Amino acid sequence: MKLYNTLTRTVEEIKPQNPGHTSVYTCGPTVYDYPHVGNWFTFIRYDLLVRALRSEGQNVAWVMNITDVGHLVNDADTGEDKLEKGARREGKTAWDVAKFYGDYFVKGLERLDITTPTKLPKATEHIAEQIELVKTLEAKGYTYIIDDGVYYDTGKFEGYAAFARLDLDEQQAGARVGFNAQKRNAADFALWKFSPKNHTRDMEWDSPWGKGFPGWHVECSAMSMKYLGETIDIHSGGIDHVPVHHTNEIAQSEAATGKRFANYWMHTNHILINGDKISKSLGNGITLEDIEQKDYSLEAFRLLVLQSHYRTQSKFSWEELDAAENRLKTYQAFADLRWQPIPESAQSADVASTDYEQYLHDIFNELTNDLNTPKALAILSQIADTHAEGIPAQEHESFEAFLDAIDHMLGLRLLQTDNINDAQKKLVLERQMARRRKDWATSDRLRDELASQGIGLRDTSHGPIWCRI
RNA sequence: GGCGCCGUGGCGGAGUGGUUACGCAGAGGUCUGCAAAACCUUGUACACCGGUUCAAAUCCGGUCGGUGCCUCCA
Repeated sequence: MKLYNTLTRTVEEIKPQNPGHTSVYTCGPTVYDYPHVGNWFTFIRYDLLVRALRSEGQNVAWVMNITDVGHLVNDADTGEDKLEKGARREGKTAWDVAKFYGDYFVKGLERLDITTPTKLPKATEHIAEQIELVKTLEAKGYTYIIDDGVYYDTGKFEGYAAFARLDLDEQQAGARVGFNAQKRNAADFALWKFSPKNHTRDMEWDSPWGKGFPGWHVECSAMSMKYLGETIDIHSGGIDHVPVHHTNEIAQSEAATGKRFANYWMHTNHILINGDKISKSLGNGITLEDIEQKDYSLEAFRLLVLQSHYRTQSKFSWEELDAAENRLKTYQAFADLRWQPIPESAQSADVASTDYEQYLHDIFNELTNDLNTPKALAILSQIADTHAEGIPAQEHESFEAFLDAIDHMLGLRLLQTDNINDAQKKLVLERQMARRRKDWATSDRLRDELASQGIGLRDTSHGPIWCRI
């Protein structure tokens, strides 16, 4: 598996610490609202990484956290956070909101056929581990306490700026929001935040430093170390996390353990809608429900994701989803050929045999080359194109094996569709007989009837082939 | 202000120092009883200006334009 590593800014061959076993940690969602298509883009892309690794025979331990602790909207805030804000909006507690959207997210993974992570740990269930980590950092002298919390002193961690290649002196600290002036360095971040004096938060816990809640960055370090050890093979996340969240994760983890936190860093780029980023204020946070309401399939959405590379700033539009849906139909028609193999008796003498293994190998090569999904799809389109006339009966088995492997690597659910029913098969046959006796009226009527059931027909030299329309 | 990324044919989107990416849409045609979401053909794409090179859309420099991050963010 070759992957672009943000740590070295080059494409590298992934070498897991324990050969045959790859540990992957992914920064999961903050569950305070419905995820939008941009969020799902990234989760599908992480899924592709895991699928590619497994296709290689790797035993993958994949941990994705669920951030269900509210975090401050800004540094100078006095206690209001996204979860509490969401709770107030919906007349619930932060706990209710986190539970609702957490469950919704997990269901979304299934709907999109995203591989179920080995573990989906919640931040609220790992408060003790987070406190332990802060205690370790405190014992090693990396922390200091100011009025609103326990902070990490980034000045004590050599090479803090290296990962994101930051120029700390030139960064405009708090360019868009104010920050606590007691901080020693602009980049210092909270490890533990104190609850406000005159306000009880929905979510707060006791700690050696006082009642409060963990800072956002601690959870990923604490949970990844708990489940995957002090050094993980691959850490993935959104590109926006590079300068802050991941930089801080590295600083606190490596300060605590003295070991490399992650060997490879994968970052997915964001998508644009009509040239804009997705944001609340623009109201362009399209959800899976919006997609389904417009009668697009979630498989088409997944295909749209696969059509661009994970490191480019891709675009989402209904027109392109439309195009993806059409392309998907071609693939589905291709997969449906498995229900209607051409019997040897009907084959012309010069049936070319297909080397499915070779195609599969080529697709696999593209996927394991920094997840080049657009190229993998180009190959899939190529093979689908050459089989419009059907699959010879003797290749039936290798054809199904091919589709199964494709489904495993890409998650397009090509094998999910059923055969047409017996009544429909009968209609196809009756139409064929009507055609033989040149009864065009009956033939056309039967074709229309099938069409009304969503079955299209096309006539080939060896008989009709049906497909879903 | 600092650190980045990008600019490919109607749209989307790979890739590469010299060979058709691919998909969707369009045009023409073939097959067909008529059809087809079937097949074939087709569009002379790489922002602009210089430079390097036998050869650059691909490397280097500059210009213009777009965009991301520096706050929680996928």
